[in-house]
Amino acid sequence: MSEHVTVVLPDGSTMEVEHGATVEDVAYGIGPGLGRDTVAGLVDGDLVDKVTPLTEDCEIEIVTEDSDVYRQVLRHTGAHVFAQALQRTHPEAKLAIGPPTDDGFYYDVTGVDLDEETLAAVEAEMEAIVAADYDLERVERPREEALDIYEDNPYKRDILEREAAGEDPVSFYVQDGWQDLCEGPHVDSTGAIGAITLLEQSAAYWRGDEENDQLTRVYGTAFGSEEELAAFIERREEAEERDHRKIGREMDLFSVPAHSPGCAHYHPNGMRIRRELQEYIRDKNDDLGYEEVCTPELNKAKLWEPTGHLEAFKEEGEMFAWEQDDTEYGLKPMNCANHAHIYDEGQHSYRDLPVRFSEFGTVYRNEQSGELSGLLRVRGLTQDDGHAFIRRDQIESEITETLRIIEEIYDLFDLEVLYKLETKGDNAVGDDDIWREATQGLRNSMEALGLEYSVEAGEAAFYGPKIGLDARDALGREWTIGTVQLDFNIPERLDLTYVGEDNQPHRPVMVHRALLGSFERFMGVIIEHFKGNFPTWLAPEQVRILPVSDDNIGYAKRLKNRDLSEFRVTIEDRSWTVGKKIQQSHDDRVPYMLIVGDDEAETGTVSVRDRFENQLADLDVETFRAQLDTEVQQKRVEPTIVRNG
RNA sequence: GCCUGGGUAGCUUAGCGGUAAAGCGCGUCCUUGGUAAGGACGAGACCCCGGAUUCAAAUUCCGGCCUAGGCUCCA
Repeated sequence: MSEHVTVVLPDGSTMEVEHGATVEDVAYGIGPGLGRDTVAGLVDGDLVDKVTPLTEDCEIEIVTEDSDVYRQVLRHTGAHVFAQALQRTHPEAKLAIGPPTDDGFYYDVTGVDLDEETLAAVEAEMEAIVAADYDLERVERPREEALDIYEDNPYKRDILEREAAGEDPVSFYVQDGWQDLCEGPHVDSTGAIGAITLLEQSAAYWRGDEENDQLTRVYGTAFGSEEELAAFIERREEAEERDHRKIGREMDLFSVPAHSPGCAHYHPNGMRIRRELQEYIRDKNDDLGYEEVCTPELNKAKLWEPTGHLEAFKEEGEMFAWEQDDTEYGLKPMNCANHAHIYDEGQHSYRDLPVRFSEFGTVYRNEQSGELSGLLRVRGLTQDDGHAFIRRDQIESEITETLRIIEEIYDLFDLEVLYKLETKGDNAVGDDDIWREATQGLRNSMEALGLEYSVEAGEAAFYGPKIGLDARDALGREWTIGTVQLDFNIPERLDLTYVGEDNQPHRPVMVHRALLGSFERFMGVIIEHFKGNFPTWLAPEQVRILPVSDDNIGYAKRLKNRDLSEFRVTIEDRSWTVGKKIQQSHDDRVPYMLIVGDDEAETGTVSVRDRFENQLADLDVETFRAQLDTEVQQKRVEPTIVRNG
């Protein structure tokens, strides 16, 4: 073993340090300031304690308090603080696993009943531990000793068997005599935590497997300072403000009543938005060469037998199916079988392909009750679905054109989406050859369009590779909306064919695609995205006229019925003050308010105000109408009518 | 489906063994207002449903339904 090791720093420079020198030593070698600020290190990409000795050549990055990585370290220590507090107050509690997460940490525990009161007591104890500022010390113990310590704890023993397989000795972190098996790293002392709190709890399964023991997962978070925690809490409260369920109620868009769990009822305001979306998507489907069809929700269950879906769905209990007159019926969980039927009704030449069918298809899926969530996860949904039957040599062009339109759509809504390519998994059908070809086709299409995407290896459906578009909700959760999928399974299983140039039957490839996904989920996403401030073309109410006094209602009616008849306009004729009418219109997120009094009536103008700022413009009616028309026709997100001096 | 919360007027919530309260909204009236909440009066509640305990239950207990967050799931 050499006396020195060579470390490579992030800027590419190298440094020689003594064998066994620590991460902290390297930092001090760079500069005393950095040395003092060092809290941990990234060695060849692995997060380690600052006192970790370096025994071989490596790349190293110093982690300081300013970095996200540090926050992870701090929160990991937070998890230990919770665990110690829990065992102080409930010595019988068994610990399983307690990692940091993006937003904080959790610890899976068992052997205790935790209600709000006991958690409050634990939280108080946590604060005491932080205040006491105990040092954290890394201690190596022989493997045998660790197994002894956890004689009664199957979870820690499992960790020793798996994560720490073959390691001897194994590391513990000790604070105030309390210890936990842990790889680290951690901050120096519990006092480094400036603010710590518990957030919620839930059930979790050991190793995430429903078959395993159920544990109690307690979530918390920790920050370097109270201010950061306060900012975090504020962000959560802001997220609540944009919750689509709250806005949906406030704007009277939809409801999901107890008599149909998971099935949204669109109120008139919500239906106006949905209709605009439908018309928009119809245009896009026309552009893509789709023919609109309509297929029934009610089918014999036999329909889904040859495709293999019936078996799969029934196993999961995800299909609504029942027996009637000795025959099994079901509500369709997807539209593809029906569309394949329409394809199969006719004969198709290679010249006719692609053959494309679109449908606003309403499907029902028996999602688990605990999974339902407003419009984002529902049991009844209407997809802007479409299926294209294409030749193998058409894959790339078909996908490229579809993605081009999809990109255009998401640009229009100013929505940031994550493109994900899901590739072949273990359960795949079809030969490797076609999978490779199809996956490459999807890649080529995305690259041709310059789209950034991530690859989720092995995540594809069994029938073909898939591109999913994920959007985030107010809480940062990801939801798949649009999707483009290739399918080799259904054409095979249903024996779909077209006649080739050689006058022989050939197998088409099927493309499943949804541009918005479903109207339900897409609306949920854009409600949160726009915080209810829909672009004018989508807004249920586009203009509200506020007469200054009742004498001006006549002028308001003329505006609504004659000048602005092509828009969605209402008149606020309640006997309120102008200030109150403005307040209410802001609360209702109406894009434009027109304040009209005697002055405006005389000159044929309107005093315009938008919902975002105290923006004022006095415009003659025709100018306002023309500008509003442009904004609506172009489906603009930003208001076009601005202050005029 | 599982764990922990929650379900009280149209909405948001307070009350938590002694017969239901506030703000907003709604109705009537006064006010006719000029750019972010004018005033008065009034109507409105099987306190989620079913059982149990009690002289007495919105309140305690048991069961169910719905709902929130998370877990599992998402063809």
